[in-house]
Amino acid sequence: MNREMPKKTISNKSNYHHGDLKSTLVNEATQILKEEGVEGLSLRKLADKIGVSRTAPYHHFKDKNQLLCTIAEQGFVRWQRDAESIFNRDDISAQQKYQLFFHGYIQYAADNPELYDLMFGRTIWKQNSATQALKDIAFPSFQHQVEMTRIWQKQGIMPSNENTLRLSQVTWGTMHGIARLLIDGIYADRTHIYEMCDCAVNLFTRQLSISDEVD
Amino acid sequence: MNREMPKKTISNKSNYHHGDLKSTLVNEATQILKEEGVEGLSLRKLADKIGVSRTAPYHHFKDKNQLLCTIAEQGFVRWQRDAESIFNRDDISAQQKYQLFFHGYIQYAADNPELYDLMFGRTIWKQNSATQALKDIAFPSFQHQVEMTRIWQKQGIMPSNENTLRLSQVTWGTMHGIARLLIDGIYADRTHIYEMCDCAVNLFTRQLSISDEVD
DNA sequence: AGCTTATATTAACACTGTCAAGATAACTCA
DNA sequence: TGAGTTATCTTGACAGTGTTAATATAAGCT
Repeated sequence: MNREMPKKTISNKSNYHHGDLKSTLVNEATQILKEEGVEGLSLRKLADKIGVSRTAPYHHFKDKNQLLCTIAEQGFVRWQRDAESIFNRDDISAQQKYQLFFHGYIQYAADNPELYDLMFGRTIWKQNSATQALKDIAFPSFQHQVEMTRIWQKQGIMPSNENTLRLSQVTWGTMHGIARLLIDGIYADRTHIYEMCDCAVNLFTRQLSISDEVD
Repeated sequence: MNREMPKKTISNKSNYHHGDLKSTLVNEATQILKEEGVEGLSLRKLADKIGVSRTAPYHHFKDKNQLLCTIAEQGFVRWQRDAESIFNRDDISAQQKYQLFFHGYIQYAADNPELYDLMFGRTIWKQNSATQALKDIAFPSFQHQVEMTRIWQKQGIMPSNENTLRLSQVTWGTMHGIARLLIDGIYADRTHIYEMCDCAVNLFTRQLSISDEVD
């Protein structure tokens, strides 16, 4: 018909079939997300950017929501790698470890604000629109922190008289809250990340060596 | 022309001019927000519900954003009244006061999830789209809590060695984070509000009477 | 080669926020 | 009172969105 100029360079074959649309969609979408936020990420614009028709994405993702969930999944995987590498260190004290973990979390959020917002924001979680695959990676991520909290309690750097689940919810809530403040720019800004983290860690932990006062 | 059936009952005069559109818009919008969230709140649907043309709202609000900011303002006013009435009580201890304040905050968020999301969420704050009027009420709200924190530190129920601003950011961040967890239904649910609040308050405060250990 | 399936396309629908022009009524001041 | 100004509301239009249906193309399999 009336199609003459090839728009792709990846493959020298015909370009009716893209060949790698699914992962290209995720990658380009991730970049648009980073640069313009969810508001700026439309399927049509995305398709345009890749050089494919508006409805092509629907052969790889049922929904826009499903695309977003896939991107969020990757965000969890990346953060989990970071967290794991902190937990696995054995050259530092438990308290230092928690401090690194706390600060690493906030830093990750501050470095990838739009991604973080997608991972934990209303867009996905509000109407229970999270994919099962996403749930399967997001929930264990929190569960893992509950386990760590239990250990920190046993080690005496966190109050052992508090219920572990509640304590985890509160400490994670604090990280989440601070992250949101930074991202949305409400009552805090990036120049004070370290100080805020230190303050929070001080409140939640007690050095083992100094007093050891357990009631 | 072809307009015959009067749709309004408030006034017996002609209904070309609504007469009280501005406040009606805010009220109806607030209700839609409560029932369907921001996603379900469109200016056209709102206008339809009121019985006015799609563009009528633009004579009272420059933007959809401006309408949202107005609703958020009301949310701040309402919460501030609640908070004030807690601060002004003199029949309870400072610690109990903080506990009530903390729990009241979370309860307010849990009772008005969509409103809370508007007040502190990305929609308004992300692209600096907050009205000056909204800023003028939102920022003092936090400032007020900084002052309270300073007092609580002086009274010895909060650690006095921490920087007041940082401590305020952390404690407020915790409330904000817990509120968000509840609203978005991520890692917590409403049945444990009390326990989570108690846990957080325990972490942030120390009873005066028991040990009084200040380093 | 022929059939099936995956992948891509265009057309269309029902929404959205917002602007421009025009209609109507209220308000103001002689 | 009457004329002119202003506030308010209307229809029409535009550009954008997600998504479905029907169709075209090509790759893979037997």
